[in-house]
Order: sequence, then C-alpha cells, then structure tokens
Amino acid sequence: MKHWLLKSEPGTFSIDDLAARPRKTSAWDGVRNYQARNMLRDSMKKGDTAFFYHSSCAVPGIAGIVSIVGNGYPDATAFDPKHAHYDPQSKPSEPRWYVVDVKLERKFTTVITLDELRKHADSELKDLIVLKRGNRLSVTPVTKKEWDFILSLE
DNA sequence: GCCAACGTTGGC
DNA sequence: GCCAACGTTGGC
Repeated sequence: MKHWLLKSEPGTFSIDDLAARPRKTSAWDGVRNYQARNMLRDSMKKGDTAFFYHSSCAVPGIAGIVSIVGNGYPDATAFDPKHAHYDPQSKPSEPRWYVVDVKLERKFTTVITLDELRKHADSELKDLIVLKRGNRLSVTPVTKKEWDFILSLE
C-alpha cells in the first residue's frame, strides 16, 4: 500500500467539499500534467492513502486523509466542451487524462501547515517533494517514513 | 532536437 | 499583486 499527497485549491475544491459529497467520495479530476497523470493512471491503487493538501490559500497545509477507492479511469471532464477542464485532444477512444476516486477518511482537527512541515525540511522531511522549491506537481508520492512522521505532527 | 516565449502554479 | 520556477508549445 502506497502513500500520496494530493494538492487542491480550497477555493476550487476543499476537504469540506469532499466531506459534503455522497459517501464522502469524489473523482479527483482536472489534473492536466503528464507526470501526475501517469501516477493517477498507473501507480495509485485501491487501498492507497493520500494527504489532502490545501494550496494557494491563507494557510497552506495538509487538511486530512483520503483513501483511493479504485484504480484510475479516464477523466470525463476532458470530454465536455462546456467544462473548464475540457481538452479537445483527449477523446473517449484515446483518453489523455485520468482520475481516481477518493474517499474522505479523516479531516484533521487542525491543518498541519506548510510552516510546520518546513521545520523538518532539513531532517525527517528533507525529501518531501512538496517542500522542494519550485515544486508544482499536484500528485506526489510520500514514503512510509514521511507519512508516519507527518502523522506524528498532528 | 534545441530553445525562447508563453502560460500556469503557488508561496508570499 | 508579484515573481520565481516550471511545463508546454512551436519555430527553426
């Protein structure tokens, strides 16, 4: 079982938005980056867990935990000309973009902030991708050690 | 295949 | 709003 970190702008889709969905489950859609796509399509598996990270907001940080409820499948929003994430180059016969379904497992009582994570950027979290400068990837792997350490910060 | 220009991300 | 960093595009 692997661990991941998924970024979302809470103004667009927050952990509370996920909590409000039926069965607290939603497709993680709109990812338009090949590296992230490959992980959604090929690497993420049912039973994996991921941190739900809030980016581009007042207090960036990890807001809770989701589980991956199934393997990747094509992102339907790419097929819809009226959708903001429409991509005419992605066709149902040859899909370019993928999603996984995620289910909210737990919302932290307080966000584990980016500031807090950075305090360990030279030690336990020195390889955490989200702490690397210039990092923009919205889907990143998290090692078991990083996962356990971050949970101990809650 | 190179690389400049452009658009986007995301912290501040 | 600013700007550094990055991915993608397109001309050559």
